[in-house]
Amino acid sequence: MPEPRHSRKTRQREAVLAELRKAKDHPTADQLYERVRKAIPRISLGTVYRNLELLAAVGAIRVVGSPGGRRYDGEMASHHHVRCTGCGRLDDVHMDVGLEMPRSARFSHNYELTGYQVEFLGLCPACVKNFSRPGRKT
Amino acid sequence: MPEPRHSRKTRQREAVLAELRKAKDHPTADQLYERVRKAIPRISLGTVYRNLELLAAVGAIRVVGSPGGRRYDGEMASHHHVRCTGCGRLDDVHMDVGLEMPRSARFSHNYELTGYQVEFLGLCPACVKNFSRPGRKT
DNA sequence: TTGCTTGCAAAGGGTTTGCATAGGA
DNA sequence: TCCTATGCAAACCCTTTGCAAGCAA
Repeated sequence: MPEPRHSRKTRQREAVLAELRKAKDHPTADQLYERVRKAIPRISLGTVYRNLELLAAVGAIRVVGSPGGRRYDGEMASHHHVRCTGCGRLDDVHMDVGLEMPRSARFSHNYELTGYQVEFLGLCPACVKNFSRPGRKT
Repeated sequence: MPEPRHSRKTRQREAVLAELRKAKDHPTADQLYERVRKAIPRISLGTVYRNLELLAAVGAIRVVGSPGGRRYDGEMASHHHVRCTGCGRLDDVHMDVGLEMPRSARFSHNYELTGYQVEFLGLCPACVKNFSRPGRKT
């Protein structure tokens, strides 16, 4: 696969990005596909995947790996996440956690650090309620 | 699938847990399978998966969801991770980041928070070296 | 016109499941 | 003995790819 030297502006690519930008949740590729399909019925799942990969590669969107499938995040402003350990629900946390980057080689493993992301863990309101029978992990 | 009421102690389960506890990396199910196979050649991949799921459910191990596959972590002491955005390499960061939990409902989305985990991002030494041609994302 | 993109469909790879048998309590 | 756990293989996702046609630049 020869790496493309220039990427083009296509309806499909713009639709995928637009849909992700306005999404309030963190959709999977398939969920995004269903949404984009309302505007471009003949778009294919493969195209959605290819565009998500490209958009992530150029840093236009974020990928959130989670057990149960990859999710995408269209909000680029620095923010963190809360994940429900009961049902897998994921929400944004807009808060300045004012965390300092590790500077010593011992802590950073000699990585060239560029940023960080905090994932808070807990139970969402729904799972707190059903605490005795929490939803299935996703 | 009737939820088992009591879990039993089996060679396979203990071997999976032991192997993961002594692992210094964050193996995938398949990598763990290969390692456990040295002790129990006839163990099946399915058994490894089932035990990993059970062990995670009872909180004996941690699951690290990442683009490119699920990984498992046998170290339960609180720690964080550094992920290379170039090649996907994952390392531990043992450091007290002294982060305070969000208390306001606005930030916590009414979650009952139990903990948090920081993921530092950056380039590992190898990818820094090949900066012009970073390895493939995993 | 060039060569990146798309649709479609098949291929891939990781994870889950059904079932008969083995084995822990 | 009772019920959970295992081995094996098939079934199931989700994601990636090959290819011919479509379409930005």
